[in-house]
Amino acid sequence: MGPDTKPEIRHVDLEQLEDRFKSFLYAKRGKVTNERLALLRTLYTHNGHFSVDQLLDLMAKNEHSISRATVYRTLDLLVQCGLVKKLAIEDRETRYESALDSGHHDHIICVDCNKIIEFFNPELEAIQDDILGVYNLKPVKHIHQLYGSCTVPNCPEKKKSGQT
Amino acid sequence: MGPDTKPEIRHVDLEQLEDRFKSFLYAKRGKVTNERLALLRTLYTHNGHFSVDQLLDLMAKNEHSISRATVYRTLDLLVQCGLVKKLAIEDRETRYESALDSGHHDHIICVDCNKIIEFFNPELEAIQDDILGVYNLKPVKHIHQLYGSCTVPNCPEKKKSGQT
DNA sequence: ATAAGTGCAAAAGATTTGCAACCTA
DNA sequence: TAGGTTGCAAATCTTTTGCACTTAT
Repeated sequence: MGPDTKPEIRHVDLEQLEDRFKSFLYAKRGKVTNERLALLRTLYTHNGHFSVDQLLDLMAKNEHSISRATVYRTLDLLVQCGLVKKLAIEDRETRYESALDSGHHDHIICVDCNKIIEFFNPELEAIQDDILGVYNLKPVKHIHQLYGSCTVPNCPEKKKSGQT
Repeated sequence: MGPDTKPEIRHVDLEQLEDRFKSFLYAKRGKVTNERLALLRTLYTHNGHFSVDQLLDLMAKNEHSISRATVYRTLDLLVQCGLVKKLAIEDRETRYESALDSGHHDHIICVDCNKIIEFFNPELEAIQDDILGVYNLKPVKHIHQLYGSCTVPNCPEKKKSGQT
């Protein structure tokens, strides 16, 4: 695809996302700053599950210097307005991922290679809500991670770490 | 059983548990120390999901002084040998609970009162294993927490914290 | 102009680690 | 006795916060 015909899907998405973020900020009398937009863009123009360090690296590489404190503060905002999801993965730094791209899903972590796989199962979702109902609770969210060990003999990925 | 007729269920359990821990330690050439046994007992003679601070308090109250570092080191051992389960609850200190008492279960956290409720659903368990199978992974463990908001009007527990 | 946001460095909170003294096997 | 274990304090690591300065509105 040349400079002419290339479909810039990401571009369109990004504008919508930014608008959503801006509306959120407007509603709470917050300000639209370069730092905030840059972090949103970074999260949505890369695929993966990022630690704060990884985000800082990514942004530094793209000439968007931003302080660690601002990353933390902005991630909070993005989580609040539903654009970013926070993953509490046991014994690892907290990871963050874009929340609108792929819809709701949970994660599988391979204990051999640390790979993170996303999954979604409607049955599972339904049962969870049912269980909450039994205790008179309204679903707010859930954390669900499956840890598995690779059954592929001599998996080439073994013991690599820091994956997506 | 007690000296005569009173059934001292806890007592019997504890001995078995200690034996299990001792075997584990023996196998890895570890030593059976008072601190280690005291922590095991503390976890099994109280019901709940404890933070390290809570464990230190409990032990101090029962004249079992033990250092924080040893608590951490011993918890690792207990988790390794399957006697204790580590709960990574989002945005709260890590909690630990006895692992053999009530069998496998996961947790519901009420976002209003912070209460922790245990649940178990065989269907849910089965589906999780199926999902892992799809990716050629053998189940190792899972983390599953449902966050719910209380639908009881004026729930008396509202906003209390630090619950079991 | 003014309230909000930013970076920096310090603070806080949880967990780990180095080391000398101290036990268990 | 020898090697593992303990407690303490120092070190790490992640995240939060106070503050003077800067910027969006």
